[in-house]
Amino acid sequence: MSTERPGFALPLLLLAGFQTLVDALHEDLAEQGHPEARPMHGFALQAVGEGTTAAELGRRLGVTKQAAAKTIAALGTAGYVERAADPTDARRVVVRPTARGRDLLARSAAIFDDLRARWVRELGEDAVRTIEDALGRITSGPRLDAPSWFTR
Amino acid sequence: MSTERPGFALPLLLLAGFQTLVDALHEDLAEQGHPEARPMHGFALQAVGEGTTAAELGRRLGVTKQAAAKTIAALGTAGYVERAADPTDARRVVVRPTARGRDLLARSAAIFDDLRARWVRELGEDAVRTIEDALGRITSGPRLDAPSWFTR
DNA sequence: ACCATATCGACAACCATGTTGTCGAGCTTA
DNA sequence: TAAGCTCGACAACATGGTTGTCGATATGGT
Repeated sequence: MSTERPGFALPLLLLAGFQTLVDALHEDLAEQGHPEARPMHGFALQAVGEGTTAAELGRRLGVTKQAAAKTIAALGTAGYVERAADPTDARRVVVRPTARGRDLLARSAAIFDDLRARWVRELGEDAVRTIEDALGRITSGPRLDAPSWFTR
Repeated sequence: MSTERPGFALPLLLLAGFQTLVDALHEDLAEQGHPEARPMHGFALQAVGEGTTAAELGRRLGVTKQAAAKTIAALGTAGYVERAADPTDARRVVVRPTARGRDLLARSAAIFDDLRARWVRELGEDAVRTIEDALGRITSGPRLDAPSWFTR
């Protein structure tokens, strides 16, 4: 048999891999003019997309609209989003990324591409593809509700 | 070139894999007499080991001793640990897992082994080993300070 | 055209988990 | 023995989540 490998290592390794990537991301982001960006910012900003409302953002992140509203407030304080009234619906307040917010997202994407390339250099394209394919098959797609997930 | 695969998928897949495993763990734990166990409990209990103090637990988890003390209080309320005075050092209060706490850890280990076996059936032993080996090489070992890590 | 219903954003109260800072009590060592 | 470190406790606060409530605004059925 091959009972050698204990199962509990798997989740720890996956989490460590995630943490390693996000740590590296924010290290690079800090050097590129975003020293105060935090993991949550990226997630939420990604979910904001080209413009949303608090209620819709809440649905995307899997949290209540009140929680989303607080997140938006934090994102606004950090200068990553701005709010504007919706002319077609007086109830809605649309949240859009600022130029700085779009810069954060663009740099994040570039850094993640670079990080993947580093993994390919260290592990080989095959190993990285294996990881991506295997996790893609097992997890039925990535979820965006990460920040809140842990204390659940 | 092979720029096809965007780098941002990697962290999301790793996180999704972690979440999938932990979700499955707690689904099974709930059926085995631990319905109120939460991810944090397992992490902290693992860090408690055979007996520790709040300050030491804080160091292991990478949080302040105050935060560790609150965690211990929660773990105690859930019935997973008990506190006892240390006869050799009147300052210290030793925290030990209860029988129920040890049961939680034993079941968790067994469930994780089972989950790994399921992954092997779905993905093949090679893919799982590749994931473990690759992440082990890149991450320089799993970290135990997961619960607090996100909001940092 | 109107009214019932649903949705939006805001506010309040609360919980959980972390943080600093402070404190008295108890070890340890110079 | 006195200085200094460590332990656990307490208070005050920040953050990010929750429910519950509310007034204002759309929307759809009669």
